[in-house]
Amino acid sequence: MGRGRVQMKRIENKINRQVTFSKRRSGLLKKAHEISVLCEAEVALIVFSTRGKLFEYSTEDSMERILERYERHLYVSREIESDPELQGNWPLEYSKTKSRLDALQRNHRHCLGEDLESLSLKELQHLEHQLDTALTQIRSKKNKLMLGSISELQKKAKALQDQNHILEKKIKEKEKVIVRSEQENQIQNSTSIPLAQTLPSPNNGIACPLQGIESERDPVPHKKSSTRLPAWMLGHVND
Amino acid sequence: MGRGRVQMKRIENKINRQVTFSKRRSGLLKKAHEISVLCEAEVALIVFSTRGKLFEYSTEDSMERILERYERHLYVSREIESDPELQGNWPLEYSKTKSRLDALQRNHRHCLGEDLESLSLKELQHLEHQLDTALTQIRSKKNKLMLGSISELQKKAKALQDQNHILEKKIKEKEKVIVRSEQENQIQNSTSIPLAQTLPSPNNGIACPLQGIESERDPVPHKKSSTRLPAWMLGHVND
DNA sequence: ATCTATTGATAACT
DNA sequence: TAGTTATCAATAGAT
Repeated sequence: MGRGRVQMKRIENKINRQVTFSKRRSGLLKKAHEISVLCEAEVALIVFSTRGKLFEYSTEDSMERILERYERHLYVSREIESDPELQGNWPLEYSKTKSRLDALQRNHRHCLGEDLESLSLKELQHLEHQLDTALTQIRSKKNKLMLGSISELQKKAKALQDQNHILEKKIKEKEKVIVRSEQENQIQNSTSIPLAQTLPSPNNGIACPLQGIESERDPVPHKKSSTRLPAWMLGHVND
Repeated sequence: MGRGRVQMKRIENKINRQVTFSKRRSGLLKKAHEISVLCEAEVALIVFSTRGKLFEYSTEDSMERILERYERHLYVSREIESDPELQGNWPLEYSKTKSRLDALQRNHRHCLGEDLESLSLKELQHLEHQLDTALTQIRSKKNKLMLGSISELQKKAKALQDQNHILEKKIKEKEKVIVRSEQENQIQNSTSIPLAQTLPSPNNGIACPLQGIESERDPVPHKKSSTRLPAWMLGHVND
């Protein structure tokens, strides 16, 4: 894009190289900015001139934050490679580590809701989204623990319910026995000597109060709906 | 550079944005490469797409080298604070700073919801509280649902347990009735005419089998330990 | 720095 | 996702 094709190799003429660097550099920074705005991308651009001068561009989230994010991306496959102890380059290693620590401290304080004054609206929104995501994950972990509690409770409830049903059946069988023995007594009363009729009738005297007690003390136990688990307990709880 | 002017604002159409991102990204990387070749500049370019995908370009010196250089650049231009260089104790200063950095990084990752596997419930709660305070967020409906679920299950378990006890008592009372009516029959048999003794004795015929069934079908219900709620169910679950 | 002739990049469309 | 094309943008070289 200019007068004539450009060879993709170092520009030998120093002046031209300098000029081209200046022009292309501003073009590059501009385009970096454009893509970040147009496409909502997070961009970090660092350029060192031949003479060591620094030029940089970064999306509003600040260079440090993007570089941290970048490091985190790499962290997965990165190991404790260059141990500075072996290379003895202490000032460099120290400055690297110190810079990172400072940046991280700043960022971390923001994560704890401190020093928010310096942040722009956009940075605050970014922060809010980060924390919201993190909270979701943390709660998800906690939910798993609680879900364990719930399923165990459900099993327990089911077992107790089954037991109730068994006990109810047993009661009905007992009642059958009682009815039969009453019938037995009446047969004997009607076929035996009249003496029996002058005696008090302990069977009736006991049977009626018992039925009364039953209806007083057992108001709901046979209603299926009261012993069945509510529907929301049966569905799985999602997170 | 296309059909019509481009507004410098986010492209609303998602598809267009995606396509533009793809095209401009490759253009940006190309230009970054060009300036680095033509002008012998050192370039580092990092781009994160909206969806978090990473794209990068760096001069042959490798990204890491350039970022180090960047950090050093910042450090140098930063005020020469309490410089350990003056004390010359690099290993000490480095290890101090490094360990602080490591610890902070671990903590910070937790704050971002990463590497949570190693955390206990208590630590998770502390973390959550921190984030929750920093981010005053609405508690999720689901969390409340689960808490309700647990307490309702506890009540349910308690109710079923109580009901079990009532049913057990009722069975015992029924048994008393049966015993009494048997005694009644025996009294009548022994005091009435001998005819009764020639009849079959339905009371004994039923009572014995029932006792057999009871011991078979009711293996555990009277063991307190099996119906008592476990300790973890009794504590309240907070969030 | 400013000016243009040109090439390069790319938005809309296929 | 990958080509095509009409246009706009960037910039090489000159001033």
